[in-house]
Amino acid sequence: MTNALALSALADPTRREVFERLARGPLPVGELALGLPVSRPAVSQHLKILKAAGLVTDRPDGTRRVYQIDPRGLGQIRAWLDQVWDVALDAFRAEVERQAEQDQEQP
Amino acid sequence: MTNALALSALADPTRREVFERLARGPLPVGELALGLPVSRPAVSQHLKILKAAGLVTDRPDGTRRVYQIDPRGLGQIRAWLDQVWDVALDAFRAEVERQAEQDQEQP
DNA sequence: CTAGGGCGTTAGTCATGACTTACCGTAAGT
DNA sequence: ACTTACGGTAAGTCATGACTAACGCCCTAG
Repeated sequence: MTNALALSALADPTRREVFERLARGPLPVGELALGLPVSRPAVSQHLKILKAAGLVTDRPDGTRRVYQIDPRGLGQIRAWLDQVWDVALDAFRAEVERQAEQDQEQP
Repeated sequence: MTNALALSALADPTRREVFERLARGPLPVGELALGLPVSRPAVSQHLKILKAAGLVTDRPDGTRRVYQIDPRGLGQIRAWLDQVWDVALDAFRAEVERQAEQDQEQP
């Protein structure tokens, strides 16, 4: 259900960049914005979306706010991927069996 | 590189629906459009995007065009997910070691 | 060879969302 | 208490993309 949030969150290139940077270690917003081609408020907005998708968590650190990766979001996506994959595999097997039965009826 | 295409392709709800339907078995465009809340041309456009992302393949069948799931696209996403996950794990381990060293210097 | 079903494409419309600038709250440091 | 760094929020702009209607092409059936 929430996989929709996670997938659309990671669809944006800037958010993927933010996410990959956080994978290399926790960072405050300011440092995160340095080196990115967008302004700091833009980064804040992206972080808000990533947080809502369960992809990052934040904790206050004095006047800063440190963000880091949240494993739950990745889990959502992986679960959805696996489910689609299983359905596809089952459908493929069913098709093969159906074909085999047909071939047996008319040799 | 192409994981960008696959991720942004699956960000759209209608395309996810199309993709999940195809997981249940190959379908021509017309049947795919039936039961979807959008017009047939819209489905065609979505299929074009899914195909460019390596998520589906198509083959001509008389006057129809049958679409089915392409495993490559899912592989792209999974590979990217795994990579980000590995980076995060390494960073976490490095942080733990750094902490341990600091603790040893000042008991 | 003609008729018609099945799809892809184009043009145009409308909504969504990514971005910046300006502003305000909050938590330290002097 | 004053100031300054840090970050979230609001308002407004602009581009992207999802959709429909209309058109044209190919393939098969008769």
